[in-house]
Amino acid sequence: MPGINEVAVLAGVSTATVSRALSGNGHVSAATKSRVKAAAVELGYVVSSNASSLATGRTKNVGVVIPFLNRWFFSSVVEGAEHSLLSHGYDLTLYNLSGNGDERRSVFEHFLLRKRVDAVIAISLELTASEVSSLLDMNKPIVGVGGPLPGVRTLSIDDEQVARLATEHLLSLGHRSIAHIGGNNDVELDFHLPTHRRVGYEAALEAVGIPIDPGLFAAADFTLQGGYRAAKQLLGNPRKRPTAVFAASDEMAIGTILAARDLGLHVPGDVSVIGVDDHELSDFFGLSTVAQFPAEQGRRAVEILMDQLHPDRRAPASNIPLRFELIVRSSTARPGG
Amino acid sequence: MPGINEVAVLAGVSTATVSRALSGNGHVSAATKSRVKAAAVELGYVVSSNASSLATGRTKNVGVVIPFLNRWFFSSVVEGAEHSLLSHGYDLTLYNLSGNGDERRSVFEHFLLRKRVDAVIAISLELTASEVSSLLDMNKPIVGVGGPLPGVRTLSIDDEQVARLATEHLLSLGHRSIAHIGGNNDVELDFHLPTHRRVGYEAALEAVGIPIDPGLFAAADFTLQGGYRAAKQLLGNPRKRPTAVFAASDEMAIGTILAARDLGLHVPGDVSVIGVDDHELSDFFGLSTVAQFPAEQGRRAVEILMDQLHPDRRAPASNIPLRFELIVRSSTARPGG
DNA sequence: CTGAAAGCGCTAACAT
DNA sequence: ATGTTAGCGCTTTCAG
Repeated sequence: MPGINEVAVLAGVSTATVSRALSGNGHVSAATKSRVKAAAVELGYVVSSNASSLATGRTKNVGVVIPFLNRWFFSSVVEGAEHSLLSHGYDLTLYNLSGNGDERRSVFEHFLLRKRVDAVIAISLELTASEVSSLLDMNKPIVGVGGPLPGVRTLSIDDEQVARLATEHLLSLGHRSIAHIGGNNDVELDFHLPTHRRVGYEAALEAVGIPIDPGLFAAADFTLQGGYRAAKQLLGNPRKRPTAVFAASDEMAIGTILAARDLGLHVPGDVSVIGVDDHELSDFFGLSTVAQFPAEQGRRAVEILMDQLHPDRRAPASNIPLRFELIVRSSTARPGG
Repeated sequence: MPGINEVAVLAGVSTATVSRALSGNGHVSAATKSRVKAAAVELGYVVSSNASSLATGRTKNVGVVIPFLNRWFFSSVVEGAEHSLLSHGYDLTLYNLSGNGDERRSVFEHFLLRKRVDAVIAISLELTASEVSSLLDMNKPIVGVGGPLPGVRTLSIDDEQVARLATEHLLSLGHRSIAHIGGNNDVELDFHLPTHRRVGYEAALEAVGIPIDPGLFAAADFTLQGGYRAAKQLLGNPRKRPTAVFAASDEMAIGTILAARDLGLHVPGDVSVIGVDDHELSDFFGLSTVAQFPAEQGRRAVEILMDQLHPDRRAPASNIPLRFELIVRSSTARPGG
């Protein structure tokens, strides 16, 4: 593994020039630059990121902290971030903070702070004030995805509006008895996302004068199984069966469709179902939903960090609110249709 | 951010001693060791991994290369590896090699080789001979998960045996007309996994004298949708409908269950279905399957690397073949039952 | 058991 | 435009 020295020798210049030619910092004549590059290629030279980091204080690496990896939303955000990071010449190191407090503290103290990363992306994770400030004190920008973090630039969809949109879709079809499957306390996650969605749902109903019926709410854990169980409950009672269900996640909505089927109900004939996410399975199940775009969210988070890390580069307009979009498939229709 | 110097001063020793006390290399009297540790804690000192790596040549970081992240198998392996790595004091940096050849080469040349990692875990990815040897040349151990890599220690279940086991389960229930949904060329992935499973399926049939009927094979892409479509095909023809289906992945098996349902067939009454994986949704669908344990595979991969990275440490018996296990749920039963 | 000092491989002033 | 020269913060001989 050749060092910067052999390159310098082969190109007949100093190591400083090699460094400049290869990094693009400082001026180097076109001629020498190409000579250096040729030499580097010939030798198969590649900089030692450690030496470089030590000298510059920058690591070209960002840390991503995340509570789970094997869920559609999280892994999609990470994928988006990874792609974008790669294209900026950055690496991504992953910290799975699912563990309890101990593991979590250890990650913060021994890993993130080891000067391994230039910045961190926190996905659906509520960092404590002290965690945030210790990072900020070290001059490491943070951006959150999926929920507000005190004192941190955060990307997240407007959950209340998303829920409103879904509910309004149902209302516009003529539904008046609309149930909601939301989150239980366990899933309140760190950001009260379930509450926001419930609030949006209720707001949409109230806006058209429909009273909130607590009997039309059920809590679940955002999974397909959970949604199935909750829907059985909601749809099983023929006396007060709603004509439509708004589930706070697509997985729960799919569970609802399956539950309806098992109850002998037809979707959307007997009951309309809408979710939130545009999960990879939603298209298959014909589920109407309000899509969000996690990979794009990951990408956007990276853009924001790059702007902070390289204040010189022209910041692309970066305050567009996060996109969401109603996707109507075959699980929603006029009641009694 | 205090450096090793301030710790040395506060503890009244030299930086060399601090280094030894904190890293555990070399002898330090118990007394000074604890004094140093106290000082380090008091100052909130944490080593600079870059400086340390530069000096030692070790990074305490392993690279994981992977073709996708948002699939159950991959993200589970990564989760398992991450946990294990963390407990060994290692970080994990993630490289998503889904892209085409260009992006892939760039990862290899500019990232992995940048001396960022001490080792690499390749998940279901066929590295080229030159990729492998360039890593090995730099003395970076590699371990593969999910398929054999030339010249590399690899972890993977015995796909042929897995398929045989699944098929034998069906046979033992009395099925004689057993269809198989395997992979198409796109999914041949890098490792001919679909072929191995098909071979195992055929071997099981032949062992009991059942001729292979090409009409009972269908190819799909390992997804739920793909399985659904293939199953519609296989089960839709009443003249030669099999009494059981062995799908090469749980997602396809679930698609098969849904297809059967839509065809008005009862599972397992009219058709038994078995898959491979024990996917997170399988339990919900009552799917019988041959489970594999991806998180454990990730963990095991890390153990193997640690053995190579720290040859001194007592290697835990490490040649247990990868575990798989038949899980019988409600999707399989005697034919006509 | 502990200290002094020489790097690890690069970058960034500072010169020229 | 290019070369010289100090470090970046730690580890590790080599002495003692």
